[in-house]
Amino acid sequence: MKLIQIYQCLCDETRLRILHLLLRGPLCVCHIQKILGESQVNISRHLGYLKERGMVEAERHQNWMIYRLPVKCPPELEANLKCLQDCCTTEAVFRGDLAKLQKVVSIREVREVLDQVCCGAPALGKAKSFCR
Amino acid sequence: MKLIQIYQCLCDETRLRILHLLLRGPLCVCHIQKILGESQVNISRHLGYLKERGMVEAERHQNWMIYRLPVKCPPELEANLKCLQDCCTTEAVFRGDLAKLQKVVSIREVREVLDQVCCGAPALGKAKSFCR
DNA sequence: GGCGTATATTCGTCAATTGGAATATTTCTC
DNA sequence: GAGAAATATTCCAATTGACGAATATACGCC
Repeated sequence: MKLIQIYQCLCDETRLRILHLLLRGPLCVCHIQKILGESQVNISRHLGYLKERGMVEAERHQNWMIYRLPVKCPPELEANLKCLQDCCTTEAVFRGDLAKLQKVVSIREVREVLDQVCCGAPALGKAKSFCR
Repeated sequence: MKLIQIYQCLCDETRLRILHLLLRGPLCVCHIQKILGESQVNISRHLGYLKERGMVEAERHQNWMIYRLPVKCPPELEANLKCLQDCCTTEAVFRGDLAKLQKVVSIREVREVLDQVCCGAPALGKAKSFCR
């Protein structure tokens, strides 16, 4: 992975915030959207941008797309993400996003889905609205 | 210093190469230009961009402008520059730039000027052409 | 003051990026 | 198959970014 591409991904605020959230674990599009307060189209577009460049991976679970950082994370990317994690603590935007993330992740249905992504468990039973 | 601004500075290849060179020490515009093989205008423009955002500082020595990383480097910037230094070793562009840097810096007149910048010594005696 | 060297700025153009609006696709439920 | 929920894509307008060419500024020397 080219270093310049990593920086090109990090140089937009929306993408930076998304990657910052994914450092805490996988998330589905609708939650990223809720947390950032951006339109669905915009979030989806930036996620597509990141995926094209190998910065994130996506996995479908029923009709949710769960995005996460690459399981086999290239060393340059890993180094930069760690650096991001160290540096972002002083900025209010990131702290605000983390606070909203806590709320989303504490919802039981959300936890169940995300836990399955992490553990590779089989798909869910019934589909229900999971966003709002 | 905003994290996003750091990434915006790093996301252009010319600027990335410039910052990578400055990690080794101060340099004047004409040498950066020689090492990167870009036009004077282009180098100057990118240096201006970096200076505006506090990523580099400039000091005039006779008619040379010596650029360097900020003496009081903000922690976020320092962290990212260290990360850059760790990550860039595997890419040919950066290795090539370092090889050319060695040649430039080994010229006696160049060393003298740069040593004065580092030590804060008074200005030089006679001005002579220092770039070829 | 005139000249040469080094650097910065302005102007114009072209390509890339961004985001909104509307629409399409995928998956699940009934 | 119809409908709902979630996500992706296309089209378009506005902005930003990059770079070449020409020009301007700063400094030192004579």
